[in-house]
Amino acid sequence: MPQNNGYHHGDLRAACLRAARELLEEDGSAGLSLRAVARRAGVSATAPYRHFADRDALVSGVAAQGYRELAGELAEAHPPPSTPDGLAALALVYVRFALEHPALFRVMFAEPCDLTSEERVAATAVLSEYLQGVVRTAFPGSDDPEALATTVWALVHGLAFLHLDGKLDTSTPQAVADRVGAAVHALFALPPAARRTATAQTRTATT
Amino acid sequence: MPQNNGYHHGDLRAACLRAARELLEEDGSAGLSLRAVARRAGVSATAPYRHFADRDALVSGVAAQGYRELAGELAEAHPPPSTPDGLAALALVYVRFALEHPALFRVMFAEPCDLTSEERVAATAVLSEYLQGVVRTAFPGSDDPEALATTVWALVHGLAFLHLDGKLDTSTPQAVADRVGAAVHALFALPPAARRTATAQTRTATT
DNA sequence: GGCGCGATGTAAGCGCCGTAAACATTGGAG
DNA sequence: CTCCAATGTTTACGGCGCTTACATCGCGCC
Repeated sequence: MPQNNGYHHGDLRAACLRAARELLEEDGSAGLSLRAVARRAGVSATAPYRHFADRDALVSGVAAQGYRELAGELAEAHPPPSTPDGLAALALVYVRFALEHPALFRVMFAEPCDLTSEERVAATAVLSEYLQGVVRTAFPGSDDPEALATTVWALVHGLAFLHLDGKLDTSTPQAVADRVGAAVHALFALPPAARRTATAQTRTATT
Repeated sequence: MPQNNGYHHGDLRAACLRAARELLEEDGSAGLSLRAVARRAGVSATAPYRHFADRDALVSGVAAQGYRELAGELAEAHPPPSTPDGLAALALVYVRFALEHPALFRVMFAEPCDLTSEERVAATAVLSEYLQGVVRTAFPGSDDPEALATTVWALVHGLAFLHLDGKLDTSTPQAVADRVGAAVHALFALPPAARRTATAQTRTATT
């Protein structure tokens, strides 16, 4: 294990990730540069290259951290999410995470994903499987649980992005909460006529 | 009107936007620099500043162009989208647009939005209102058409992003089409028991 | 117990970037 | 014809990602 002795840092990798998170919160992704991270860690400009192959690797590390945090918040907010209504609560946690950590959320989802970063891939798999499980227990009788899980993830993810990009009003937390709740509940309040028409057309269209 | 005489370009603004689009398609958003745009337009590095206040202004211009194109493709693909099933077709157009122009789509939706660019704001409003109209005609009896429109937009938008970020498989167009169709249809195939539970809980939760 | 080697950090430098300031060229209005 | 406003050029500055060469440490081996 390396130690902090004035020349060697001790745990520069973790310090870089921490600095990157701070810079992200303060200045947005524009302020996230390797040099700024190095400055904040109190180290020369090129030192981080011993721990990250390039800027993308650092960003992937931050993103992976973000995935784990998001998965944790979802699990904590709703440990056994077995009711459809619980989906609204989960959706709100997801959207809130995006709004409270906008730059981090963008790093996680809005940059060309480095598919070669296994840390990143693994972290997203955790998130995806968690949502799969939620949907499976919330809708045990679903015809196509996988498709429904995709639907739910996409809905929640889209809500997060539209709020984040100012396409939907975020002036008050209550407004956001109401809209997210209404959007999720709208799934279950489709007018019967439309629903019947839609399912009938589905049968013919998917064959 | 300015003319092309070897010193003055003629229509540098349009040329910059065109060059920016090309660079975006070729090298992704990483390759979109003001200097590269200037080079491609055959002009000095600082000439674009006569037409764009800064890099963000150029990006906003490109994004606005993208919004208009997307709205056009949606309208063209499905002029009077009045059936719920048509939503699946619309969703597919939206997702395809994202996958065919990934860097442009990211510029449109995945960067901190410059809310001061009226061109950009206006262009997104067009898109939003179009979707509102689609949902209103597709579900004339909806309890809360606005919430449902949000739901649909979010679903479609989320599907686009999850595919774009490699969170969902995009190896074949057919796989994408099938998944998008299934996700949209899953909305209409919720098991009745779950649906009843959900609406019952909705009534109590939203009071 | 010293020594050497791999891991880690530093220093210097390259080319690209965004942007500002001062200057040049042009067509058209008065 | 003359001057002006619009447009394009030149030069320059600091920050950035990244490479290459060099410095400093601790640990394992004899």
